[in-house]
Amino acid sequence: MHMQTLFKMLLKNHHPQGWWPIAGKYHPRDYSCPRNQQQREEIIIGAILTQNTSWKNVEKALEQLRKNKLLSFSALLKCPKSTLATCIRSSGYFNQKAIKLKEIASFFKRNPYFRMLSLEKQREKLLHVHGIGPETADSILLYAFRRPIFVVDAYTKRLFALHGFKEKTYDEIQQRCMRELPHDFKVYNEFHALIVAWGKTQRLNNRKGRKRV
DNA sequence: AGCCAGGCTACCG
DNA sequence: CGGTAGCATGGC
Repeated sequence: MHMQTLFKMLLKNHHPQGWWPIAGKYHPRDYSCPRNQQQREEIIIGAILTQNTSWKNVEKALEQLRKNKLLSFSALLKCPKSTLATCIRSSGYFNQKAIKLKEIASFFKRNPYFRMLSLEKQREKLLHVHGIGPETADSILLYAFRRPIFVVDAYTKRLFALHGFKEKTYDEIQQRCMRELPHDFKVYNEFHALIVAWGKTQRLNNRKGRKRV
């Protein structure tokens, strides 16, 4: 099956998702976010907090950060690690994530001209930051910087396997998606978000259908 | 009561 | 290279 077909099937079964959520709000068909540096930082912080964690738990952590005026890189850098860990408790792995948040904040402080770099260079530099792997790096590039790069996650791998595609690894799947879809950040934005929407319903269905004693 | 979430690092064979 | 323990909370 062609990737376009898969995309259209997802669009038929789900509404446009309006990623990345800002302050808990989705904005379907509006791809103009982030509108400012503060929103960009919120996206990046969320991208780290959501590593192997449900978005519900991340939202609570983001609210705590917002309430404590910690939802920005400059504030994160000044904040004691233990305070930070307490705020993001609900997102799990809070000690690790407290370190990661400080790492990424420090990275962007040391790289004020990040936006001027080529996409390849940006990705390479992000991957060298402790706590930033391929999915988080690509999420940051796609959703915080509107760069045309496709994000692969656990759901994407499941979807590919389900359709019998031969691509297995992160890079293989990413390359195929980018080869077969327009090189447009809006397309990659919606496609990834739709796959997550699909993945969530998939999980719900599995639960309902599960045999219980 | 488990299993799992919008992963990553470190370490193993 | 591929595989996996550890990290940790909260929803269902």
